[in-house]
Amino acid sequence: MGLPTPYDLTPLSQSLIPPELASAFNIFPEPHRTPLDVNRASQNTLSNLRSQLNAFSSFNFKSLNDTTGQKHDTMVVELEEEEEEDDRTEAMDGDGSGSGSEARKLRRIDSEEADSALKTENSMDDPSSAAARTLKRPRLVWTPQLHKRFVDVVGHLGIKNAVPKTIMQWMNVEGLTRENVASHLQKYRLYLKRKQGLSSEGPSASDQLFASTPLPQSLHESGGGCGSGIFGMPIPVPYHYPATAAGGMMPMPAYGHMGIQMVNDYAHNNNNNNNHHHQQASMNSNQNGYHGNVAYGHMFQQRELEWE
DNA sequence: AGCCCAATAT
DNA sequence: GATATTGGGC
Repeated sequence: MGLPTPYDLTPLSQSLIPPELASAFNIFPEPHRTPLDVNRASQNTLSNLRSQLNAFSSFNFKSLNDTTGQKHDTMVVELEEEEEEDDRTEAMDGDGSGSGSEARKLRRIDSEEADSALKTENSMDDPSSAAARTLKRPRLVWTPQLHKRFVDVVGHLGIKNAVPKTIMQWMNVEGLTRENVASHLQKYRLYLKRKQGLSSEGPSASDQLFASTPLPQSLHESGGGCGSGIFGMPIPVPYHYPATAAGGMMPMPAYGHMGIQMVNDYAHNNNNNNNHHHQQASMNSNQNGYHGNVAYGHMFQQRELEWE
């Protein structure tokens, strides 16, 4: 009680120096924290607080924990054995329950709350940090906003520097992985190759995704110092991953309204679009949730997306 | 370690 | 169809 909610806190991914300054001195954005990292940090804080306060009372901190993020807590705890098969069989089991061998797993589900309440005392830092890396993330959806950011970064790093890791760092999007970028970059390169190779052709209807985003004029190769080409354009302000999208509308900071959109599970309430002129929202989703995979190709026709 | 690319999986 | 994963070469 009296502690700020997660929404009141300055995001850990928040840059502490102006982007332009960072750019001028060639300072890369900090490695981003995933929601799980944040969660771990808060768990640590709570543990410390508890050990200090325990001397005075037997206050129940569980409720505090629960406000942080239900789903994530669950997943952190659940991760101890990183077996994919388990999850599947769990899900498949459904009502069957005939196989007695699943008892162990059921126990784990039932005692989740108890676990999260108890686990915090002895260091649960290890499992959760492992979770942040091991846990299978939901599919990344390359929204026009994200793609724009991607293109901008690629365009302003030289050809030389436009590699997955660097791009990822400069995009500074919470939860974005090198693999995400690598995959997208691969497709993007194919698109570029196709486009410049067959310049006589009309716009090939296939890749509407990239077709609309303006190409970075000349991929000049800002040499090693990288001190040259980078001025004049806006540099990453961190995107925010909608960590608790499942919980409802989150109050969003002025520039924080463009997180990664995930296709399933717990991220679906961020229908944050400026694109009112598309029927996208009505086709594949109900009031506030996406169902399964959604075709986003047509969204890439949108232009004029800002950094903020 | 990380990049690249094609093939393939989900 | 969009994205993820894998595997081999570098």
